[in-house]
Amino acid sequence: MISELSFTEENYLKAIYHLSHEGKESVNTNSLADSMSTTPASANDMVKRLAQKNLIGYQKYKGATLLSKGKKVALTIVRKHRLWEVFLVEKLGFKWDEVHEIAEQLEHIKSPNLIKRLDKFLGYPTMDPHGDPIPNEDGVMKETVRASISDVKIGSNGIVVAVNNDDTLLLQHLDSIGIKLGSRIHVADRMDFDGSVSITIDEGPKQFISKAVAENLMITLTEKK
Amino acid sequence: MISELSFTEENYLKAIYHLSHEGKESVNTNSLADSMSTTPASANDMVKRLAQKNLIGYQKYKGATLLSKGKKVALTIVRKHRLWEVFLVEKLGFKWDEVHEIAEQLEHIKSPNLIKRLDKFLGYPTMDPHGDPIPNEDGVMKETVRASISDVKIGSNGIVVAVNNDDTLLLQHLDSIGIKLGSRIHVADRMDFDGSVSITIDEGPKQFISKAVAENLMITLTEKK
DNA sequence: ATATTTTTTTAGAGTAATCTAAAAATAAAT
DNA sequence: ATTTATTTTTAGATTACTCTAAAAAAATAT
Repeated sequence: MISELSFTEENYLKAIYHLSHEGKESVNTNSLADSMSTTPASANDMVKRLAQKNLIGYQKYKGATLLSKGKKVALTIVRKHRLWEVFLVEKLGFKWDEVHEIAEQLEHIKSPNLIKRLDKFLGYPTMDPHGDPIPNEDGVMKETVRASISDVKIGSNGIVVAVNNDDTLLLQHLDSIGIKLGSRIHVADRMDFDGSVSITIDEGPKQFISKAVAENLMITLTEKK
Repeated sequence: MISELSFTEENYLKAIYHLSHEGKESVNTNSLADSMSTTPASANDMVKRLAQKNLIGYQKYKGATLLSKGKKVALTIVRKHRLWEVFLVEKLGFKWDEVHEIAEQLEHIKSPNLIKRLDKFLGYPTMDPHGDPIPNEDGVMKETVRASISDVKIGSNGIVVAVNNDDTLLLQHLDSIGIKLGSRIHVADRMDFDGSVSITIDEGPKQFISKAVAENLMITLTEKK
């Protein structure tokens, strides 16, 4: 049984999880402090506390690593965060870039039953609005492959998960041709001549997008359309 | 501007609000401690803090009363609590009596925009699943009319909010015909002969309840069924 | 290999919220 | 009007989390 953790402890575990998945295994005190917007002294204190509770492994001057218990907690937080983000975007109509702060709060609500029901209500999504995978109840998540439309193989299918550019003109253009986050894209062909790409959007008619647009559109690949 | 309050401060304000609406105006230390499941010493400490912040009025040995700022906070918490309860019951399918604890957590999520959107998503409800009124953004709420089923007009609709009798036999009887707190009742007809009443429960088939049962069932009237 | 810089840890202290135990004020009883 | 009981307040300690400032260890540079 995992004893009740504080918001702060949960947040540290989540930060350690994210940092250790962004490169090296062991998370050092300074970067942890940085990511928590606090001082190295505070991070160090917390690391000792979490190690005491067997949630992370820690040796002086050697950094911290999640132990299985801690990883489980971290993945549950990530799962809750991403499910709530789906809720905020799909049900309440928030834009995908407005939801992070609210989800940071909602992820700490304690009720396994709530998350089970929320998951069902949302139709068991496997991806959040940013295209990040949602861990299942056991902490397992689909590995997602993310690439620009200008890089994927012809015949690929995927879901738009990011736009690598916040130029208003680009965003307006995407809007006018009906591409938004979550759109299902089929890459039909690519022209060697100018790098433009022929795609279908949400099973619609084929249309061309320029190389510049294709480069900025990130999709996660899906097995079948 | 109301500076950021802690969960605890918000909870105390809410408790003072509820207590001062259950009888006398001024809330005394002991009952506040009681309702917060803590000691009088702790309640006293908090009362001093809240008075310092001009959220409540307080004089030694004289109890506490909400000031306008504090009342506004309390009503916002109540609003959030009740909106979330509607969400949990209507959208996630929780039972009436399972939602309180979760709403106790959700009510502290800070985002005015979230509540606005949630309110809209739920169709601007004016009552929570327990039949309590939901304050609007300005803290104003519809006065609820509470009456016995034997007193309301034929054609009335309402939510069961109380049983005026704790006789085990009555409670068992209610259970067997599917009436519980939160049940939605439509009063179809009343027999002059014996005072029995024809009702529907949660949009189910019409059935009769005796005068004795009807007298003991309190509902709050709702506009539409 | 030694000096310098960076990182990490400790020491000590502050704040918010809580507690127990005792003192002070108020209310109730005779 | 005293005594008794109850309620309320204070005093002092505790826990979780935070900080600054200084010491210790590790990494880097010369």
